[in-house]
Amino acid sequence: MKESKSKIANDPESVADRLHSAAIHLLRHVRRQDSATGLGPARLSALSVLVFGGAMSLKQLAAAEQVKPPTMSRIVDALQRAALIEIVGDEKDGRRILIRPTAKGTKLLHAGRRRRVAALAAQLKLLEVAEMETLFQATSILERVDRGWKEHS
Amino acid sequence: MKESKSKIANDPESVADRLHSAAIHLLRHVRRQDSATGLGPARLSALSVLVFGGAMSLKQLAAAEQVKPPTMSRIVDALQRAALIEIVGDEKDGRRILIRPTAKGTKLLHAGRRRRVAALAAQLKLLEVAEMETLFQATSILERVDRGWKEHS
DNA sequence: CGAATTAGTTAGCATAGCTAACTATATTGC
DNA sequence: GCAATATAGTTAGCTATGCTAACTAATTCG
Repeated sequence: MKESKSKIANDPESVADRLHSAAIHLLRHVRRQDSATGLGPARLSALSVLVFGGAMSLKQLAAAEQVKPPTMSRIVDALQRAALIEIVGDEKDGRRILIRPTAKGTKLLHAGRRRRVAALAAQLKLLEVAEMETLFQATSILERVDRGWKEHS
Repeated sequence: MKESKSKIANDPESVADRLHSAAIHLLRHVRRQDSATGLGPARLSALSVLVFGGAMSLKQLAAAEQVKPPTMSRIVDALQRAALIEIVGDEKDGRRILIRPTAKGTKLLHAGRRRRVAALAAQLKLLEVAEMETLFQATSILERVDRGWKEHS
């Protein structure tokens, strides 16, 4: 016998392939909740970074969203006109701006996030306890992978 | 004592929240490989559905991509002009078109997919065997969740 | 102080989403 | 069997989101 337990097709390439597909399909489903926010994907995502990451400059926000400054400039403009964020001038550096979510923006984002998470949670409730445990452990591993990823690029 | 083992914060809401975040971050990283394909995200994704799902009509392809027919019509037009797909008239129904990937399109998609998966696999190679095993089991669970999801909506 | 660098914006282009309106083909009903 | 209806796809025109190039304003450096 080769090995006692499940050496079957769990090499990195195979797991990466299936994990990749799973992530795509998972997000495709939860994303359908977003229309209720009245915001497009780019604006919603930028607002999310601000709510969870705190106030930051336009350049930092653009980098976080993997987008160029002109693109973020327009998104910020739209979010500001919708009163979801506010712009504060930087005391130390007159060129920089500090972008931070308003109470309205924070509330809207949390509501949207709750809808997404609830849609996923509704599916997870159908799982066995042991399966939930496996997914729980998987999230911890993936969070570590993500941290390692950020360091190297 | 309340419970012997890891009842700690692995309720559906909490796991859903972390899984959701993990999926976002995972895709944000692998997506950076896509510029090498020379295609935008919508075209790449539509081509992927055709390569893995086989030839289908425009309406079916639009539904698979959660997009309206006019949007898909333009994407298909661009993919055809790039010779990555070809259009065949349906024998039974003169209104329908059958869209299928060309050899060139299939090759391009697979190359792009390999780059994405390789980027993820490179990170997974740093994990312990037991962790890979956990992720492997997680993908199986998530694939089942996805199948259940498709049925109910 | 002047030159180079840096932060952000503006202009202009391509892609990607939508609805409304259109064309062409199928299906239905009398 | 043909008129009415339904369905598949396209076209037109709008908004949103991505880019590069070029600009303005502020900072930093020699």
